[in-house]
Amino acid sequence: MEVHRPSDGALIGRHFFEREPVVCARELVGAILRWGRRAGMVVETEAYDAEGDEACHTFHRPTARAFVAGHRAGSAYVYLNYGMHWMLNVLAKGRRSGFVLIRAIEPMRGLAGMRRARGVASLTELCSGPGKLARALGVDGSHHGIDLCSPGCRGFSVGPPVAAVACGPRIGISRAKELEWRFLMPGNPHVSGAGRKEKAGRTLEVRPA
DNA sequence: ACTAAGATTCGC
DNA sequence: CGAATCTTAGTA
Repeated sequence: MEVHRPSDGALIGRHFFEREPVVCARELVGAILRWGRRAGMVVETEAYDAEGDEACHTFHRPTARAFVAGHRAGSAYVYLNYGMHWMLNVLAKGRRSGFVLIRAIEPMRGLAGMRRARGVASLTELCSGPGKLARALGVDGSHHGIDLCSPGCRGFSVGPPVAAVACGPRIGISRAKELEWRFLMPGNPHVSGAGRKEKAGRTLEVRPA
């Protein structure tokens, strides 16, 4: 399978997110997410398609559809779930549009700040879930709609080579459970707990280190 | 106005 | 396993 990935360390630009959500979600695994002075490697993502995907907000929510229509690829889509957890997504707009949910990162920089924000010490508990990483990084509603592809303190860059990416069903949804649009680094201890106890998922692609 | 459900997490 | 907690959306 042909994988499009800019040279290592480069900032991930808008063109990366001007593709289908599923492709963006898969290729974002291994990227470095920088959020101010805190940063981590993306180890788990999910894709949501704005058209026909019953699990995507756009299926039932006019405000989500308006967001897709009114924002550029690479914009942050941030929302509050269960009244207490912020979820960080990136808008993807290619032949199809949709969101990439950042579900887990491996903490790399700003660990003290992350531990302070989360109130836990365990490294593998810091960012191993979408709500956890948002809290650890300080993501909240004020970031809804910001551009993650412009020069600034928040955005993605290319990470180290990824050995393998596995895929499986998305977590915590009630509809469209059959779609295997969750992507993760097999064996990485920082993937979300929900995923750790389930089957690792089948290996999708393998890249040489 | 009132109700329901939700891309979760934590504690008992 | 159930509470916490609040926004969006559907219905009256």
